Amino acid sequence: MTDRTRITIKDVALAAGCGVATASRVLNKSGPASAETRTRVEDAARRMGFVFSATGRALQSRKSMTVGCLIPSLANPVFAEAVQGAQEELRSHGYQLLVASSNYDDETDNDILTTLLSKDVDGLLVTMAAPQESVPLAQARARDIPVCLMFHDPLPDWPSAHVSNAQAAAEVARQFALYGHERTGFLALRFSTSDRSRNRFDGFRAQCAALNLAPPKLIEITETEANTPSILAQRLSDHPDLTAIFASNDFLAIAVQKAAPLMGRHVPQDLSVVGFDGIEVGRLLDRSLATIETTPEAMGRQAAQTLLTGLQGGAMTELAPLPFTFRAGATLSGPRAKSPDDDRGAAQSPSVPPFTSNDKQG
Amino acid sequence: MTDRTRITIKDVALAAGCGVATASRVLNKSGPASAETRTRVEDAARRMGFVFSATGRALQSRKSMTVGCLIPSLANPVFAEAVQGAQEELRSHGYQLLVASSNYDDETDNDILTTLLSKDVDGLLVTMAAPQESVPLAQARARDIPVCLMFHDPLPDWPSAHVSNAQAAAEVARQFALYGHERTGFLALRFSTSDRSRNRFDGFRAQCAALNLAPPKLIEITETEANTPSILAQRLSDHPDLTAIFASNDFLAIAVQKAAPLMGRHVPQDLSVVGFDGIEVGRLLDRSLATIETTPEAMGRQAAQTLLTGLQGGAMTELAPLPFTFRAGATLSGPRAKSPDDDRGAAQSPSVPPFTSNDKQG
DNA sequence: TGCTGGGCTGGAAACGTTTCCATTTCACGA
DNA sequence: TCGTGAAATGGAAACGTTTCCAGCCCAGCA
Repeated sequence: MTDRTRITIKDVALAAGCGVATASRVLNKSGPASAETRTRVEDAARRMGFVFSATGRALQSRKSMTVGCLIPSLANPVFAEAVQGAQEELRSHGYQLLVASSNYDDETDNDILTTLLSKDVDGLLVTMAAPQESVPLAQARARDIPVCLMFHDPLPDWPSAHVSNAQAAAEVARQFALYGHERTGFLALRFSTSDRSRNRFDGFRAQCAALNLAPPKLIEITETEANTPSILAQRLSDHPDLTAIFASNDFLAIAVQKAAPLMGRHVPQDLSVVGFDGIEVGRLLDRSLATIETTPEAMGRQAAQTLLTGLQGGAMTELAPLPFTFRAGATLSGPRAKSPDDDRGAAQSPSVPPFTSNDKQG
Repeated sequence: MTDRTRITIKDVALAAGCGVATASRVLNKSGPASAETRTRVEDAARRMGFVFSATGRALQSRKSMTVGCLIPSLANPVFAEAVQGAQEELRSHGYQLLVASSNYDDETDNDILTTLLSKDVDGLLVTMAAPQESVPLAQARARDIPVCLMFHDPLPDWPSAHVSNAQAAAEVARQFALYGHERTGFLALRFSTSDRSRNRFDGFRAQCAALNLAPPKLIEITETEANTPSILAQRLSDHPDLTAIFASNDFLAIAVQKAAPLMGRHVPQDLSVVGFDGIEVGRLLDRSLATIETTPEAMGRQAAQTLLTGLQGGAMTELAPLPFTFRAGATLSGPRAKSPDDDRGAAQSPSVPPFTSNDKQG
């Protein structure tokens, strides 16, 4: 098999009867060339199907026009949408996205970052377990590679496209209080390694305290427990006094909804549930999920925009949190409400307008 | 600002007091070196935080260790999951994924492919509108770059990780017939540009004919129509005779479910709906969606595996279709069934076991 | 002592670009 | 006719690797 596979600019120059420098200038429209040469080169390039090698370019220009993106998993629509937003934004500026997911493993987080760094990415979009302690992330800084986090609350060292986890969680506490709940729980996966979860809990707990609710019970579960309704029901029944549960994401909230009947409790009459993220699923459920609605695609887009200013040498300032909305859903009502006879789940809704955080500050 | 940003192997060699060739051999464990030199180099590399430049490597080895991935959108969980599967598989073999989405635009499809090609990807994973007519895809072939499609039915030129769209659609026709439906419709988005949609329709129509059902009505709608229940209801009410609708994906099926009440019809009593894909959402709905369940992550994984054999110089043979399952759901019942009083939606279920395509052939 | 052969070693070329700089060409005004 | 400057051109270096190859050193053997 002939190895004459790639057509290089040298081939084009040869065919056009000029030097590579001239061919480069013509093809890049980056310098002078006579009309005649110009057409000769362009014709040759077209005829031979020439495309530039980004590798050669990258090596010489020290710009790969590539951005690395690290997220926990694309199977979670929240992250997938963020990547989608970021990708669109970056592509329209000529950058490509190198995507990798860690499956929520913090060692993998760092492995991936190291790989991305060695791929000479020009910038980094990151959601990971422990950004503050990541060696490769620090190396990125040392090499002047712009980094923008996503989903993380602002950290001293890095800008982050985010929704204020604490503020949103506080809103949930406020809603619980409005509905008359006093004993609440916070359900989390991988609490120890997710600062996002921790911040939600902290904001939730603080607001509970401010509103004179009992300190929320922290219920940490494993992935297996989350995926098996019977086990989850088991875990939840350890806390029979709780009337409302704040789940740190929507999937968890839905899991609670499925598990509740197994412990003889009905949502929302015996147990209210509020989620976090606002994934499409939740809205489609017949019993729509009460949750904090966020806009992951906008988040990815914002992160990409910030990164772009960084890539152009601009300063990457701390980002204002993106707005969130409290979506009132059928999984939230007052405690011990009597079973509603009609479809309208959220029976004794207090007259609170659904909350929106448009009017927020840092 | 000092531009001494990147540490190269030359720097390491200098610090270790040896030549770059030796440093390279040590760091790659690719050749002989005295114990003493070895430690000097390794220490220097560690001390200076040296990482290889994949660009330099790629240029010299003609292998970028990067695979390009083109999909319509990451906002659709079906594609996101496939990418997730592919990414995991590839990463475990040292490859990174360059991801881009076309937003279902066929011109963008080709733009992206051209870009990916110029990025010197070693392989390509593709879901696009018209693979057969894509010039850049043909260029990939010309350059001996392995390509594996995803979601497409097998094409003469390229292997594809897929579920047999025609066979699965035929199964839907079979189910409709079993439940006694005679007048059916096929609801599709972008029918003209999606061969997947067309193949589903063809398989559906053929099986309807084989079962003596009326030829299915093709109802093509726009994205806007799909997203606005009232408009969708309008469009659907143009076909009052239909008792069952096969939607070409789950989102569409859910949309029908929302639109039905607006035209005074109830699902499933007045109108049965079956979807395609088996996205998680559907199962979580209180009225669970009847659908064809596929396994996108496995599809991505399979595509990646095939690509890997291609990357290792192996032959990429045509792929057997992946299994699918017909999920019986509460959105499917017999036509004009009387309203069931209990929760068990699918009233007069015929005694058909849910279908699985494990026992299939090409 | 003088060879031989193996293990180490480093210089240099090559991969595909871009860009600096020196050279050539040419039109134009003096 | 000649000089001048601008436009056009191409050679070569550089970007960070890997690998070929030639040279060095030294142990072991005759």
